[in-house]
Amino acid sequence: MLQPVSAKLRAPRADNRLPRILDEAARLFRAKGYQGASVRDISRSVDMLPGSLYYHFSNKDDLLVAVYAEGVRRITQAVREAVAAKTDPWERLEAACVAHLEALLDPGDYGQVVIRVRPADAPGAADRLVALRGGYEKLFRDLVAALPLPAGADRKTLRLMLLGALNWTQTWYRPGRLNPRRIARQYVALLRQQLGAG
Amino acid sequence: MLQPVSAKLRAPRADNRLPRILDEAARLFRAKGYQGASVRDISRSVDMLPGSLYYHFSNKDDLLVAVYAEGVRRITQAVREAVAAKTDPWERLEAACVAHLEALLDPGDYGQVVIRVRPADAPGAADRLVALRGGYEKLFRDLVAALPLPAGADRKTLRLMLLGALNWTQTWYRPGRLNPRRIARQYVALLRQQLGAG
DNA sequence: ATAAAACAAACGATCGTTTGGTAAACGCAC
DNA sequence: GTGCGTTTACCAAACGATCGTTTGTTTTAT
Repeated sequence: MLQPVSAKLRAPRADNRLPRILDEAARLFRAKGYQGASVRDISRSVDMLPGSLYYHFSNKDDLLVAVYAEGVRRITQAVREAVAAKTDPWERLEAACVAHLEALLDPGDYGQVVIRVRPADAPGAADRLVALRGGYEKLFRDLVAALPLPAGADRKTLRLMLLGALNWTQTWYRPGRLNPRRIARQYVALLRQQLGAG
Repeated sequence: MLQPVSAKLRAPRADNRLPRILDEAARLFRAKGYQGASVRDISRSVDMLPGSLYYHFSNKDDLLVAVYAEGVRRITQAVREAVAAKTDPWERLEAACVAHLEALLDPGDYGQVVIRVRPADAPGAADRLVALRGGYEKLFRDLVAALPLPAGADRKTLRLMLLGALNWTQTWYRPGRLNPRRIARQYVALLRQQLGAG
């Protein structure tokens, strides 16, 4: 019986540098964008030769997709955990926004890549990037669906507005002034409360 | 008496192709990003040789800045005109958001470049891009300052949230479904009305 | 005639990627 | 545990293509 060609015959070695490659790729994609970060930039950051990256990835597009997928995975996990601790729909949405924004701004570079790199920047990977991000956004669709809203309110627009405001925060946010938790909470508060006169 | 070296000695010729260069550069920067659109791409679109662009611009950064500045100029003018027709502060803000989003999505490519291209994409032009965009955003600062708001509301966060939601719209908007006017109005409506229970 | 606006041709640098070879970590038999 | 064959994970060196830009010359509207 034939073995599938993709079957791994042995476990990865303990000294392989794939994790470091992903880390440095994430850092450079975030700082310089997809096209601005060259394969040579990345390989230099992990003290390897440019061609050596192609043992782990068949091309630069695939490397981006790997980093992007890890970013989506981290954001998803953070939001899932934050939401699980609450029961009230508005509190769940608020917790999700806080987790989303913190994963986007604070920690590593993976989350930032998801927002910084736009699918059109990497035509060969665009479809996969859109699919990854779309899968994540289903989470917010459910959270908004659970809200008790007045009859006229459009839930789709509400979701897009909130996610847009959160994602754009990356453009102007600088660490040290406002913190992500406070920003996200204020966004939700501005939506909940009445601002304009009847 | 000496002439300043920058003095033009004669008016530009009637057949000069500078406007077309800017148009095509805007189109390509919007479609492929700053780094994704090469000087050769742009020159090919206007049927010129790559080097010929350097008669009009000393480098690619300057070309981007010229396109970007024209984009900011168009958005600013559209918002100014829309606001001038209204007196009520909320109506003025709503009109500004509609104009902003329409200038961003509908017409030519200049407005889209302002949102699509991030300053970090062009390190040599980053300072000038930030300055151009910052000057424009003062408009919204004034509009938000004029709103009658409850005591606790943070006007800065409100401005950033609204502009963020508007700017991010470019990421998911596709012509034909929702139109920009309706989207912008719904964003403002979601802020004005009370969504959550006290 | 003069200066604007382009052509023609090339510069070195850097791009993503391929190819062939090699050292060392690993699984397994003993 | 020791030795051995296998496979992982990389090096070394180059490929052609494309990048932004420069230089000298020519055309053409004014």
